[in-house]
Parts: sequence; structure tokens; C-alpha cells
Amino acid sequence: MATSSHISLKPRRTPRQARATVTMDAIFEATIQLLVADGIHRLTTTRVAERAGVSVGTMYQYFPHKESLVYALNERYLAALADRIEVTCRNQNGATVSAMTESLIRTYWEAKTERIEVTKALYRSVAELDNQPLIDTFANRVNSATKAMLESASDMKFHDVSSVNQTLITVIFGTVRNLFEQDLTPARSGNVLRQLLIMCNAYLETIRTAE
Amino acid sequence: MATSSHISLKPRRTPRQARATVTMDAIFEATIQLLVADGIHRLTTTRVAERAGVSVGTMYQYFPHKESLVYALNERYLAALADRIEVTCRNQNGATVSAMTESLIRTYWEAKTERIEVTKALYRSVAELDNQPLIDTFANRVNSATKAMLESASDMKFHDVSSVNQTLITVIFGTVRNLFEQDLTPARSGNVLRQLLIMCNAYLETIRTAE
DNA sequence: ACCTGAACACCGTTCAAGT
DNA sequence: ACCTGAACACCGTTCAAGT
Repeated sequence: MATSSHISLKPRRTPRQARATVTMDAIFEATIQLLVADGIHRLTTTRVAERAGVSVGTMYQYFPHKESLVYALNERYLAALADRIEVTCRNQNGATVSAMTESLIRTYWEAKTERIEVTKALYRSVAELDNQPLIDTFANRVNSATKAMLESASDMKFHDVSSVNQTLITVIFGTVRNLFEQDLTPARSGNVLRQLLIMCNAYLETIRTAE
Repeated sequence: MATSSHISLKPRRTPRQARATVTMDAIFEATIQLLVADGIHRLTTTRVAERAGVSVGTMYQYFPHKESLVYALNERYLAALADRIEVTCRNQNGATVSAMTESLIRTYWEAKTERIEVTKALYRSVAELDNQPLIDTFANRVNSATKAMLESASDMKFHDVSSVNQTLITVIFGTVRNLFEQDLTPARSGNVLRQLLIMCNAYLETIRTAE
């Protein structure tokens, strides 16, 4: 397998003295700056150390290798995100399901869009490849195909096909990708896929009667 | 920005002779084998050339740099996926919207799960970092929080909270992530988010009456 | 037109030596 | 406990020389 779970990604040393904490913060800050400015390809240990104002050797006292640096950054990001979601969930205790769903969507979207450059830099740090053109080409082809399909539907005419099309594509592809990456049992995956279909149908039924 | 759109990711040379095509196929095959077996971190130009049975110099006649190799692989994959979706769309011409949605979900899921190792290797080639443990931790925290929230709902009792919870989380997070990465105008993003909410509500309404 | 492989610049990582 | 930076192995990329 491609995983290398035997190699620790954890920081090597936990700072005990004040200057060590300063050093670690400087390294983190330097990393995020370089990531936002130049992307992961220009992120070298030499450059991080240089900008953080420490020697390479120092960096390696805190992080066993370069990967663990970016890993730690993502860890911080995800932890903060989970914090926010937990707060939202607690705040919605006893509310209606609709209100819950709404605030869950809002919280997640806001967390992603608040500091867009940082979110994107982190996404790109994980998705190293600059394959946006590929994705765009793919999206365009799929959009055309599904739109034409929807317009031909025998049981429904849409007053805004583009909106419905975009919604269905984003929901279905996003959900399936997410589901795939979760690596659930076939039974659980199958269930979510069935529920997804039910959800799409319920949505279509709703906008049908609304028009 | 992190993008490097001024650097071409396209193949450098298009094969004109038969042996050149053989060479390119060998390089592609070697790349995919190494990717599946060892992951992107062990993918070096030397190793690819070695396994393909050509010299490094030859590789660089077809690909301007290492990145373009993996890029070309992803390009092939996405093109094949788009092909399949187009076929599905054509086949569903004039069908009911429900049937369309269903075959779209099925096609996409099947394409991803048919040769799981290859799909995963490609995903990992783009998502270089081995951050599965991070994702798992995050998912567990979120799962607990949202499940507790749903169980506290004032307007609804679920006979299978876990299923509903997993569905909502997968759909919402997958959709939002996908939406974020599409980089649409705020108006279009806002619309999809509103539609997503409508969809979740329609779903909840459906399973409420079904129970 | 296509292939080779030594050569070069640079990067990740270590470690003996310091405070 | 924490920091330094020269040293080493290895990788990406090039290019003069070949068929």
C-alpha cells in the first residue's frame, strides 16, 4: 500500500523552554506564509528555516521530516474546525432538525470561506498537483451532459434547469467522493447511497410542487 | 498564488514512430504500477525510467517534468470518467428524473469502486499527504457531536439516528467541499447552499412520514 | 526521430560540536 | 534543553553524444 503508517508524523520534541515555543511558532508561521505565497512546491526545509530565523537542524528537532510540518498544520486546522462544529452542535441542542441542518451547513461553509487564501493553501498543500484545468474540463463536460439529460426528462419541466443541474451535480459528486474516501463497509456505503437517492427525489418532488 | 500556470504540464512530444508509442505506454504503465505499489513518495524519475526500461533522458523527451507525468495520468482518468458519464446521460434521454439521478449516482460510484487500488493511488497521488488518521479523528468528533444533536431534536425522533446522521454528514460535507473547490460566484454558491438546505429538509420530511 | 547516461544544482536529513 | 551548519546521499533535470 501507499501508506507509510510506520513512520511517525508527530512532532519529535515538545517544547519545554520559552524560547523553544517561540521557535516552533516561528516555524509554523514561516510554513504557512510560504505555503500561501508560493505553494507546496516551493516549500523547502531550507526556506522554512531561513524565514523562521533558525537553522535546519533546529527544525529537525521538532519535526522528524518535512511532511510532518505540513501534517501538523493540517492537524491544527482540522482541530479548530472540529471545535467550531462541536460548538454549533451544542448551541442547537433541542432545536428543530431543519435549524440544525441549516447551522451545520452555515458553520462549515463559513469556516472554509473566512480566510480563503489559507484554506486554499492548505487544500493545495494536501492536493499538491495543480490540476484545476483538468477539473474544469471535466466539470464542463459533465455539466453539459447532465443538463441536456435533465432537459429531456419525461416527467418534469424545470423553470431553472441550470440551478437544479448545478445543485444535483455538486451534491451527488461531492457526496460520492466523500463517501468513497470514508472507506466504510459495503453495507454502510450502500445505505448512504440509497439515502442519497431518496434525498434527491425528495428535493425534486419539492421543487416540482413549488413551481 | 500557488498556481504555476505559466509552466506547461502537457506532454512535450507526441510520438510519431511506433517505438515512441511503446515507450510512452511503458512509462505510463511503470508510473501507475509504482504509484499503486509504493505511493507518490517513492515515485522518482529514476525509478520510473528503470521500471519502464528506458533512460531518464527519454522520459524527459515526453514529459517536461515529473509532475506532468502524474498530471497526464489524472488527465486520462478524468477523460475516461467523463466518457462514461456522457454515455449514461445519453442512455437516460427522456427517462424520469428519478431514473436519471439514480443512474448518475450509480455510474459515478461504480467508476470509483471498480478498480479501487488504482482510484486510491490516483487520489493519493493528488493528495500527497498521508493524513487519513487526521481525517478519521475529525470524522469521529463530528459524528459524535452531530449525532447527539440530532437525538435532541424537538420535532423529530429517528428510528435509525446513525443512518440519518451519516447520510447528512456525508452529503453536507461532501457537497460543501465540492462547492468550495468549484470557485463559483457568491451568487451561485449561495444558491447551491440554499438548494442543499431545501434538499436536506425534503429528505427529513420524507423519512419522517415513512416512519 | 528517438535514445543514452554522466554531470550539475539543489534538497532532505544527520550529527558532531557548541551554548 | 536547545541550537548550529557543514557534510552526505539522493533526486530532478539537462545536454552532448549517439543510432
